[in-house]
Order: sequence, then C-alpha cells, then structure tokens
Amino acid sequence: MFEPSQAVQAVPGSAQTIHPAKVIAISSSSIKVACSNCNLRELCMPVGLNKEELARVDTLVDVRRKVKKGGALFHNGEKFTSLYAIRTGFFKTCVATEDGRDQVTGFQMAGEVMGLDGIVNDQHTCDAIALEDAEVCVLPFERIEELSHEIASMQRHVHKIMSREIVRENGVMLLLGSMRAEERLAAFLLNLVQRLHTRGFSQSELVLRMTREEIGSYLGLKLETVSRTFSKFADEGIIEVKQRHVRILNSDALRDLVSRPDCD
Amino acid sequence: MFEPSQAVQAVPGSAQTIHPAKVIAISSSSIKVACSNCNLRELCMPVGLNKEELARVDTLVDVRRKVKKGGALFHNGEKFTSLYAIRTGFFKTCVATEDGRDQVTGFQMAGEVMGLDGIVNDQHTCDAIALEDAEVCVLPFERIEELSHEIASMQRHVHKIMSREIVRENGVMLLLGSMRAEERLAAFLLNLVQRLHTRGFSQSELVLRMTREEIGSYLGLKLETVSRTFSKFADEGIIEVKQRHVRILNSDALRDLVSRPDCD
DNA sequence: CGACACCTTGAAGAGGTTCAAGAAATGTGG
DNA sequence: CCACATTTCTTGAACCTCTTCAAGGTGTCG
Repeated sequence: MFEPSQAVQAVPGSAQTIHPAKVIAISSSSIKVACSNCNLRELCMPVGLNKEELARVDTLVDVRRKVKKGGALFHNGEKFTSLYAIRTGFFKTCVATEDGRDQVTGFQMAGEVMGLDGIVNDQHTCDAIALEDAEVCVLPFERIEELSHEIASMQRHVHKIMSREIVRENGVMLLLGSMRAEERLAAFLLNLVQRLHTRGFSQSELVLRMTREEIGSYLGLKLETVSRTFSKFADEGIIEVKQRHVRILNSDALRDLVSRPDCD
Repeated sequence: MFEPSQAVQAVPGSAQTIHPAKVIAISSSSIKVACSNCNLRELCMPVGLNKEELARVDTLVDVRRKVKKGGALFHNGEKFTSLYAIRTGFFKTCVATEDGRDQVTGFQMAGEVMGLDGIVNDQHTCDAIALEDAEVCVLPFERIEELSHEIASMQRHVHKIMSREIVRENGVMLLLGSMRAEERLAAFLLNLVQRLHTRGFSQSELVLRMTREEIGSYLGLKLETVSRTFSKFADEGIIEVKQRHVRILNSDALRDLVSRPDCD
C-alpha cells in the first residue's frame, strides 16, 4: 500500500538527504562548490550578477558548518554574527517563554536563510534546531553588509529575503488566528509539498522530518489533534499516512479546505 | 470613577492626537520639520550620523500623506513604491483570505514604519488602514536603497527595522499558538502601554484606537471573548474599563498572567 | 434626536484539549 | 542481529475553553 520508496528524492545533496558526512566544520579550502556553482544558487543568491560580482560573492562563504540531528545551529540569547544558508538538511526554529512553553515558528529547508531574527539586537531570539543531519553555509553578516554596499542587487536581495520572511509570518498569523485544525493542517501540507517541489521533489509525496508534536506547536494544536486530523484526512481518502510518510491523493480537497472554510 | 482626562497625552503631534488637519498631501515646501529636527527622530532614524549624512537623510522625505480615519494608506495587491513612517495617528495592518476572512497582523503608532511586506514582490500583501486621522512620511524605497548604499549606518538601520518586525511577529506567533484568552489580552495591553510609554504617554492609562473586533482579530479571539475578558479583568480589579478607556490598576497581575500560564 | 456602530452579557453548543492506554517504530547495548 | 528501552504515534472518553447565537445596552455622529 505504501512503499517508502525514495523516488521522492530528486536533487542530490539537497533537502531530505539521509546519509550525513562526518566532518564538523570545513574551511574554505575544502569547499568544492563555490556559490556561483552551487545548485541552490537560485534560492540563496541574487540573480543577474556579472562575472566580477559573482567572484566577489563567492568570497562570502568561507566556512560551512555541519549540525547533527537534534543539535542547535544557534540558541536564543547567543551572540549574532552570521546568517546561515541551508545546504542540506532540515531545521526548525522555535521561541520560548520564561515559563517553559515553546512555539515552533518555522521549518526551514535547503536554500533557505536562517538567523534574520538576530540582527536587531545583535543576539538571536530563537533556537535553530536540526531535525536531521544538516550542513549550512555561514554568511558573516558584516561581509553581507559590505557586499550589499558594493553590489546593489545584493542589497536588494537581502531586503527581499527579509521581506519574504515578514510576509511568511503574516501568513502564519492568519493561519493561527483564524483557521480551524483541518484548515491549518491542510495549509501546512500544501506549503511543505510546494516548497519541496520547488527543490525537485514530488508534488504528492513527502517525508515529514518533524514529530506530530512539532507540527502541533507550529500550528497551535496539540499533537493528538494533529494525529486525529491526519487520520481523518486518511479516512476521507485525501491523503495516505504511514508514520512520517505522507502521500497526497487529492490536493484539490486540501486546497478547498484552506480557501473555503466550513461552508459546503 | 473614570474621568477620560487627556492627561494621557504628552507628546504634542504624536500618536493619539485627536484633531486632524484638512490637507491630503503636502509637498516638500510645506514641510516645516526636517527629519533631523523631528521629535520622532530616535524612532525612525539611525543614530550617530554626522552633519553631512544628516543633511542627506533629510532629502529622503519630500512628501507626506494624510490619511483619514478609516482610509487606506495602501491596499493588498497595490504596487509597492515606498515605506511609510507614521508621524501622527494609529494604523492597523491586515491580511485576508480569498474567502473573506481577515486577520489583523499588527497595530502601528507614531515612529513606526509600515510597508515592509511590499519589498519582496514589489506589491503590498496587506492593507494598512488608519484607525484615526493620520499623517505619514513617504519614504521612496529607491531613495532608501540609495541612501543605504551611501551611508552604512542607514543600511544597518533598515536591516534592524526589518529584523525587529520579524522578531515581533515571532512573538505574536507564540501568543497565537500557545496562550489562552486571558494571557493574550494581558500581553496585548502590556505591549500597547509599553509602546505608548516610550512615546511619552502614561504607563497605566490608555485609549484604545481599535474596536473589540479588531483586537479579537489580532489576538485570534472573537469580539465577545475580548469583551468578556475585559470584564473579567475589571471584576478582578486588574484594570478599569470604560469603553475604549483603559486604566491599568495592577500591571503585575497582567505580567503574571503572561509569564505564568495557569499554574498558581 | 434618531440611526448606526459598538459593546456587554447570557445560554447553548462545538472544537480542541486533557488524560489515559496501548501500538508501532526507532535506537541502543549486549 | 536480536531484545529491550525509549520515543513517537494513535485512539477513546470526559472535560473545558472559546464560539455562536441572541438580546439589550451604550455611545457617537450627522
């Protein structure tokens, strides 16, 4: 009924990679692929750079970092020095209250940039945790500001990345503030699969890298509700669920759930 | 019991101003106060500029716009050209779904910058509505990028403003995702009064510029729940409420509600 | 002063949570 | 490679918070 085939995988070295390398930090000498040759180029970098600008941008990354599953890329309170572009792996970011509750504020995958929260007060205000073994490019923020100063399209690019994050969070606020459980989970699945598809994965099949509890935290629901809602979707033939493997059988039904609330 | 005294007001020409001017748009010639002399300077502008830089930043704003209560500064879908710094008045921003539901994503007051959502796709993704007659400084984004290019502290300032918005939204996600009605309203009141205090208003008394429904939308609650929660706080002697006039009698109680959920 | 928007309060109902138990998967150490 | 511990997931039943529906009160503005 549900073969966990890895046909889902398409872009090698991209998200959902399973086999980690063993190194912890890699100096520039061991980087084989420069930004200008990276297959995630279109996600991380500005477009329309000339040759000379490309060469300069290539100097931005001189360290990569590996983060083991469960490990932190940075913690709340930690000094902010760099942004991070994900090469491989999958992260969550979460904020916490004094009294221990925490809230997942996002899930990040290959090509996405993390750490923007740290700019305003020179320290991070959330934790970034790897949900699978991961590798990121370290982008020292001072170098980013220098490059932005020199290259107009780089400056524009940084502005767009930050604006995109603001718009994304607006969408999450809409979800948390006005949607019911089914709509939230439908929106979540559609969003995930769409981002994976952009990266060359299937439009209909995905492997969740997070627990029900983490999904619930992100969506403002309890893990039991997430589980029940998955089961309900499966009963209705909208999806097939086997643990963390999800196959979307009727994506129109999901879309209808998101755009038309309960009126039918 | 509750005199709606205007002792709340302190900074003339700042937020919570009640008497509007009549003009619609003002060209540079009629601007009496340059940024460098504006009393909101510390909120909008970078610090530590030298004289020459200050002069250049003064050229940024050459148009102001008045927006009548209920009017829109910009609409979802509208072409993005500028950011807006609020001089006087009070705004809400809201996003909408296709099916008509909408969600207030924030309330903005004097010295705060709006429009950041528009950068990523060159069009706005939310509506900005004036909740009282307002005046904003129009900051053409192309000029901002030019100035950022020339003045490092300006670039840094723009980054910080965007990062601050990301962090703010993280906080709202935490609120929407994991707090109960009382905690949400307590957090909301504390946040509002703190921002007003920064602008020279009372720490304990405020006039709400928005309806119960708008508060509810922002907090992910129905207007009846907001009203009931206000009444409950009033019964407990935590606040005094008379329509939109709120006096905080026990701000520690509010803080306790926010940081310690139900365990007491 | 009357129309309209906004606010308050009650009662019934629904959606999601909490508590609890058991099943399935995953990881670890022998 | 298997047994066991641990984590994760599923499902049921009772409960609770917030919503919905309804009615009346209050304030505001032309």
